[in-house]
Amino acid sequence: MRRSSHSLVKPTSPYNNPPTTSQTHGKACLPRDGTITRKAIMDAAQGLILETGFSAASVDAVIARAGITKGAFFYHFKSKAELALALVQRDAEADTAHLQSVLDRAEALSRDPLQQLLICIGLYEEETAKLTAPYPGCLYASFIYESQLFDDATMQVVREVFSHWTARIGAKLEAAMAMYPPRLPVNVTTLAEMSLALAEGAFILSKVQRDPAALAAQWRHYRNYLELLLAPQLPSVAGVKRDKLDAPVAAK
Amino acid sequence: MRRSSHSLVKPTSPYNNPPTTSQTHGKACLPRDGTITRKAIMDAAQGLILETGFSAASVDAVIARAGITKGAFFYHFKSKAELALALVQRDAEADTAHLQSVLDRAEALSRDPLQQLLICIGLYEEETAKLTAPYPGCLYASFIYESQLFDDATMQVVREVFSHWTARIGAKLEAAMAMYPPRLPVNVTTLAEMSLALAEGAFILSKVQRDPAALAAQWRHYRNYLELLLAPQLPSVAGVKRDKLDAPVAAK
DNA sequence: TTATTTATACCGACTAGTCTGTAAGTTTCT
DNA sequence: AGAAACTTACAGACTAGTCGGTATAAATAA
Repeated sequence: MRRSSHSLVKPTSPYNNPPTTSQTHGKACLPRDGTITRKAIMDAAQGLILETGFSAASVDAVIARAGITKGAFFYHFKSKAELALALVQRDAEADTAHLQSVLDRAEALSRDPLQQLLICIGLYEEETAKLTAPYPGCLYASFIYESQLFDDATMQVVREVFSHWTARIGAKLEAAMAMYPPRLPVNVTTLAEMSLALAEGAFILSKVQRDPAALAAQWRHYRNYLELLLAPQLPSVAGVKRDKLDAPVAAK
Repeated sequence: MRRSSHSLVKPTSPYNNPPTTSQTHGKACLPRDGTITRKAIMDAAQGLILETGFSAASVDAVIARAGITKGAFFYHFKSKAELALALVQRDAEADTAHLQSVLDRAEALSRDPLQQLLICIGLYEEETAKLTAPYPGCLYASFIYESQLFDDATMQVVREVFSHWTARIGAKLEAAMAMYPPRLPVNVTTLAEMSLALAEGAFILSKVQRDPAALAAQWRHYRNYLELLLAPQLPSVAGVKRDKLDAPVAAK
């Protein structure tokens, strides 16, 4: 028996372990790194799931696409359900971090909460405009339409991403509306949720039309709506074109 | 262990399934009517598909819910794929007819194309506000997220419903915009598609939140947007309430 | 230096059960 | 009698998951 660190379960794996794999002792010998295989499995699975749904994305199909074997799959995930959870967690973390960075950028670009919001939406519009090839999709939506297949923990992750998104956007909206009274009475929560609904709906449109352009177009409409609803002086009337990303900033 | 006709467990009499059973007794006993079974199969399948997706809605599960047997299933549908096509066609016909009737009503209520559009949306808002029990869903969206499982003919039906919807709404929008120049430059097609995107997105929200209220809320926002964009005189500014059809919802 | 141990990472055949679809027979109405 | 509307039983493919075994590399011992 080992003496130090009488670890029962986690003998501190030698050669992989994520934290900083950058540490190269002379030779980048790519030590047997399970994280590569793990990521290959997750990427293959995510792609398949968005094409066929979770049920039809069989373990056999996943390992074929990932170019590994069944043993490797079940070494990394003790069940297919665990893969589902890992996938949705990975997306949730990425999306949450991404929203944070977009909000940070928007806050650096303007001090006005309405402008921050509009910039934020503009940034999403910009990014989605670049999307191309494989008509994108949203794992959350895919899971939601097969929700009975997943355990509570998995669906809870989805619910949390959604409510976190709504809360962040809602808070900004709240600040903007405190400064610029809306021209129509609106519910802040559903107005924040509208961004989610449009994004999800646009994913569906883009899949039907095999054209990711719908995403940017719907973000643009959301931005229009917020501007018409809140901007202190409306953009110039019909025909005159507005320029991107900055709207009339009236001094209160 | 073969048992003859007097099975006790699941005789599940044929042509049973009294959905509403107008037919009661005496003479008019609908002669073995396959359409009842056929509908039972389709209803059971649709419900299951919205809960678990098409793949996981196995024939065994469908027949169990419908209360019939496997032979009956394959008597009515020569394959599971044919069931998928039949389902999506049924929904497409129903939705197209429903849109037609809503447009008819709206056109009877106003001669102004903008008002017709707003009424139309208001009617959808009204109807969805009543929804309750099983968090609704859209078969098209479900299929789209498993699209690789279906043949072209099936997905083509979905594409056609979508483009038909967009065309009908788009035409009304076109007429409204010819009369009332929009306050911001917008693309008519994507503006029409926005109604679809919002509806699909709201279905997803309602499933996540287990609350169908999202549907009506998003229709309302769509109506707001069109009004702000096109209405010749904006509804009174902030604070003053607008009439009819709504209770001004308190924030949050 | 070299040999041994140990843990990770992976392989692929195998199992028990589920899947869609078929075949052949039974019941019920005309 | 004949057709429509079923039923039960079964076939073969595919499913998630298991299990014994192997390759590699680091840690340790010689």
